[in-house]
Order: sequence, then structure tokens, then C-alpha cells
Amino acid sequence: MHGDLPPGHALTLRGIGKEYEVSMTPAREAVRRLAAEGALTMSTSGRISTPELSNERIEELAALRALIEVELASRALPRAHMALIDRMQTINNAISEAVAHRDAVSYIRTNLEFHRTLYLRAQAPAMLAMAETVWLQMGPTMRALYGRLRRTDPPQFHRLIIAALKAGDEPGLRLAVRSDVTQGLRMLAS
Amino acid sequence: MHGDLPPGHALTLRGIGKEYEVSMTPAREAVRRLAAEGALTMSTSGRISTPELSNERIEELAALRALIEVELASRALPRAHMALIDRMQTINNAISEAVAHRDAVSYIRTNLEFHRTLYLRAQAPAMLAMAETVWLQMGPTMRALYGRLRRTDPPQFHRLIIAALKAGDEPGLRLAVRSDVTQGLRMLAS
DNA sequence: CATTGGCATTTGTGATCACAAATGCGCTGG
DNA sequence: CCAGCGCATTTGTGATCACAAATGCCAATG
Repeated sequence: MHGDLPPGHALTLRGIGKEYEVSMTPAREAVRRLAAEGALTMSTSGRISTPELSNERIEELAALRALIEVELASRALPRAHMALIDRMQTINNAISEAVAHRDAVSYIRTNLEFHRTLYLRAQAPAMLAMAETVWLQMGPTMRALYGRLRRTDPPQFHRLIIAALKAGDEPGLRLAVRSDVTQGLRMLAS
Repeated sequence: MHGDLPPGHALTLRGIGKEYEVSMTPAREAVRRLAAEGALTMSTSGRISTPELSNERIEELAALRALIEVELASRALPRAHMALIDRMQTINNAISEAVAHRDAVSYIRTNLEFHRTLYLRAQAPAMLAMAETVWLQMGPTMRALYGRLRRTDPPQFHRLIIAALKAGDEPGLRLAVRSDVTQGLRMLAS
């Protein structure tokens, strides 16, 4: 989810088991679960690797993020008090730091933390789980995308999200979240 | 997914293994995967059962269905030719049959087949997978809901969906799908 | 130099087992 | 008759193993 692995990275059950000091059995369960969620792909012969997403698949996942996360943000809005917004601003500073250090993994992790902090307030665990499943599928691809990118400025739409939250502006929040979530697509196109 | 099991139904690895003539190992993998997708729940001690959904959770899953399936229908609309609509009408007749026989499992299965037939045309596998994950979570609950229901008429909104498809009416299709998907909530309220 | 053939190695699969914890049933005592 | 206790049974966990298939390397050949 955090982009620790690049797309197409191969994994083995014995390797995972050794890494976490367990036998093949727990490693297999974890892998099968992640494969079911789309976080890993298994070839017909059972080989395990991180997914290499086609552009169509990326567009689809971005559309799913837009659908689900806009709804989550909308549901969180009435419950978003100043303490929450402050916390999001703190996380946003950490994102700037990660961007400045060109640390893709930190960037992805703090960026997702920013979103999750808001969505937790929506009190909608099933929706949040869906959103996280999408994040899981995009992890390696986001690493590749952000790694390719040469940017030094923090995400502009996060400021819009925070502003909309402060103003209680629901349409503005929906637009800001949709824009933020879809911005990765523009990177892809360029 | 099809409501073969009622909510809260307990399962054991050894029982599943015996039922499908395999050892505990494949049974465990299947159970862990289904648990990860929310189709089964595992207690803290690892006991397995079908989920008993709270009303809040049902509302959330219905909202997810509305979000995702409306999008799928919208994407399928431009590709929905007459052969597809004919097939959907045939399936709709099978639904009427299932309703007449008060067969909850057949009803659920054919109803989902109706939706899947349309959504397959959207060429959006990730979205369809998401929708099916939601279906999976609702299976036992749908069985309980439809089993409680005493109805003899087929779903009214399916006719609206077909009409909107024929007319190429996208807003109408979105509304019809949303209504159809959300109707189960009304059963719950009554 | 590229391609094909074969072989050693790697790798996932499913079964089995020992173990510990949880469960549930029957018994006892009030 | 009911509540509480204790033990036999059930149940999930993780390790290990045998096996078959796939993989990849290396050499032989055109």
C-alpha cells in the first residue's frame, strides 16, 4: 500500500516466510488474502508478484477512489471539528517534508494518512475498507508514478480540502477531494 | 453470495474440508480470503461464521452498491445493444419464476445475474469486482430479508432499467439502478 | 551468434500432525 | 430447579513434508 515494492516485483512464499520468521503456511494465507484484494497478482502457475497496472486499470481505480472517497468526505464533513482539521494540517506539513526529501514511500504513507484521518470521521467502516482496498492495489504503481515525478511542491488540493472543511462547504469539499484523487491521472498522461 | 447460508451460520475448517473433499489447508485459505473480503467473519478466537450485519452496515453497503453500480450501468449504457437487453429480459423472467416459487436463493442468484450481465458491458473489471465484493457481504442478509418478505411480484425497477437502456436514457438509467439497489433498505425499514 | 534441448533448482500445493485455546456439555452443590 | 465448575471434545494455528510443475540456466547445435 505504501509503495515499498515497485510494480512487477516477484515474491516467494519461502522468502516471505524467512523475512517474517514464520513458515510457508502463514505466508501463504497472507499472500492469498492480498491476492484476493488485488494487492498482489498470482500467475496461472501460482507465482506471486506485485501488480503492473494498465492505464485502463489505473483510470478505473482512480474513478473508484473518486466515487468512494468523495462520499466518505461528504459524510465526514458534519463531524469534522477544528481538532481534526488541525491534525490534518499537521499531516499535510509532514507531506511537504516527504516531498522535499523526495521520499516516495513517506509521501504515499503520509498522503494516505491525511485522507484516512478525514474518512475515519465518516463512521463508515465498510466504505473505508473499500477505499483502502483500492489504495492497496495502487501502492506499487503510485511508487512508480511519484518516483518518476520531479516535484517539490506539496499537493495543492489538500489546501482546498482543508479550506472547504473549515467553511463547511460540501460541494467545494467534493470537488477538492475528487480533484486530489484524480490528479495522479494527470501525471500519468504527461 | 447467493444466500445459501443464513446470517450467523457457523462453519468449521474441518467441516468445509470434508464437504469439498479436501484437507484443512485449502479450506483455510478459502475462509481467510472470504473473511478478508467481508463474506465471512472470524471471531477473536478464530471461529468462522457468516456475518450478521447491523442496520448501519446494511445502509453503508447499499450506499456502496448505489455508488458503484450506477457508475457501472452508466459505463455500460453506450455498449448495451439489443442482444444484451434481450438477454436481460430473459433473466428477468427467470426472476419472476423464482419469486413465484418463493425460492430465495434462486431469486438472489438470478437477480445478481441480471445486474452482472449489464455491468460486464462496462468493461470495468475492478469496479465489477468491487460490486461483487459487496454482494458477497450481503448474501446471508439478503436471504434473511427476502425470506421474511411475502411478495409475489417481480422487481418493478428492472423494467425501468430495461426501458432506460432501450431509450438510451442515462439519467433515467442511473435513477432506476439506484432505486433498484436501494429498495432492499425499504424492506428493512418496514 | 542465436536457438533449442535437457536438467538441476526453485516454487506453490495439499496433507498431516502436534499443540494450545476455546467451547460446550454434564455433573455437582446449593 | 438453577447456577457454577471441570473436563472431554472441538477447533484453529503453524510447521513440516512429499510431490509435481514451472522456471531458468547451460551447453550443444545449426
